Amino acid sequence: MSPRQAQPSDTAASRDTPARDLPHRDVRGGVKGIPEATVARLPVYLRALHGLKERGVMTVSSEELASAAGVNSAKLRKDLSHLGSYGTRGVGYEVEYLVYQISRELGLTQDWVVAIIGVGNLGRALAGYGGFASRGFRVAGLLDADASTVGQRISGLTVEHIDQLETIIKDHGVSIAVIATPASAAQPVCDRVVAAGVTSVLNFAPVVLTVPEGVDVRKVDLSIELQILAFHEQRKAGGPHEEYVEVHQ
Amino acid sequence: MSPRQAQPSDTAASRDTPARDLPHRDVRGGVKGIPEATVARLPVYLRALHGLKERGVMTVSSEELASAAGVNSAKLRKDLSHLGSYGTRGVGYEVEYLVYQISRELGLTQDWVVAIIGVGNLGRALAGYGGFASRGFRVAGLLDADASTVGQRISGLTVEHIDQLETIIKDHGVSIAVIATPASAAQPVCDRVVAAGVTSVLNFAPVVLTVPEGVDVRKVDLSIELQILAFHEQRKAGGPHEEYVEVHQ
DNA sequence: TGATGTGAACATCTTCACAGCG
DNA sequence: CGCTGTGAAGATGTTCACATCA
Repeated sequence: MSPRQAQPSDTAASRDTPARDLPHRDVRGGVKGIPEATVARLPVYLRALHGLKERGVMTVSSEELASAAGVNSAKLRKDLSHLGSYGTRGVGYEVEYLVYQISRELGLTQDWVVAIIGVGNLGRALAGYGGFASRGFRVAGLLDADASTVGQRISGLTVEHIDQLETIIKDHGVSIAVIATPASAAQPVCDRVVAAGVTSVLNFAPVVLTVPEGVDVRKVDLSIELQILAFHEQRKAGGPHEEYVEVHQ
Repeated sequence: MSPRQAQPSDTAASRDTPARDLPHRDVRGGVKGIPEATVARLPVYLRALHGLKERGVMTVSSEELASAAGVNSAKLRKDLSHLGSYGTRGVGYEVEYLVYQISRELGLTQDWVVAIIGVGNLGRALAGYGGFASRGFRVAGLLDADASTVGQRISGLTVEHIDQLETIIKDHGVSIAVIATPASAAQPVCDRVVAAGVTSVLNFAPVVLTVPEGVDVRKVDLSIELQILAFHEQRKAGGPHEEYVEVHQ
């Protein structure tokens, strides 16, 4: 029961809770266990499907949907096969039906209550992000420690003082906390939201958060993304400076 | 030479350019090829090392550094072994030396010039992000299409009109573009920056970008992160609604 | 002696190629 | 026939456990 740190994976937003902590067991006794890599792509498919739906497309082949989602068709079919046999051989997938099935699998047929902690530019951007409300995510609170920010109205919500954190989480049943505070505040805030009952954290602060078992942490980190791009830029340009080339083997 | 789309991987910020397009060949003839998963963790190690350095730590064991970075020590050692033998058996790694080696490997010993396109709340947050300047990333321009935004001074830079895009990219040698525009503008903007010579794109817009071969795209997508968290929340709570349980098998 | 570096085992993910079905 | 769904092969990533060496 010792606290664990969010495990960086090969991503900017990395998943906590390795398989050994939360085995992919089907709670109802089966062995469904959708692979993590598939779970991470389902939202992309869902977005592509919504686009098709808006354009009036009723049916889509794995080739078309894969192309819209930026993956190859084999991967798409394998991914969808983990949800069930929702396609029709010789035809493709019914857009509306697939939207429903993926939404249900992702848990988007119910509402999730979110609190955003830290209302700087980033917090404001997040609060105003349309993608929140559009799919089952309801922002129950914006919180900040700065007295001059508290009380401001942003995207239809009034910023509340961080002192209200526990109250808001409990009163609104917040299960997902978005941490957009400065780095130094992130861990203390994380500890508080977890203590108050939050079990999922989306962390924008550039720190590795430590959380108890059973709490999921994903992180989004601009600086890491840029550094990964820099690595590839450098490789395109010819690798690290020549004078050090032979250091490794 | 056909355009390809950014491939979503298991991440919010996913890497473009699968191995078949840019094989991990050492440009100088070797076979170094640091694994992508390792590259994605190096920035995390680097951050942890900077923290240790500031606290005056001179030497660190794989166990300690791994703990600070939120990974296990075997993974850390394997990752570092791809860079070379920079540790001392029985002792550990010299913090300063390792900082330098990782920085060099990531291409942070040189400066990268960045342009941020789209100066909404998100663009402002990015422009003000300290992590930019602190490590080899210089913001050469903030651009926006909105007349009332153009001319504003933000974090020491004046917002310029999107018409200046090509000029700024060429004059400043921008190699990384950060796209923080609305979804509808992202692909056209991406096409323009690529045409002007940019070879790395960090995309915050919720769309799959299509780019020519040789251009790297990574994406950061709040909505996808939340949906992944929702999936795990749902799993903790007992899986998709019971009445549909038997649909799959 | 004690920690690194690494081969080997294991696990996960991707791609291939085609069986099987509407 | 044309497409999905999927075993099998291949590639990549992780962990183990210990040989190796300062």
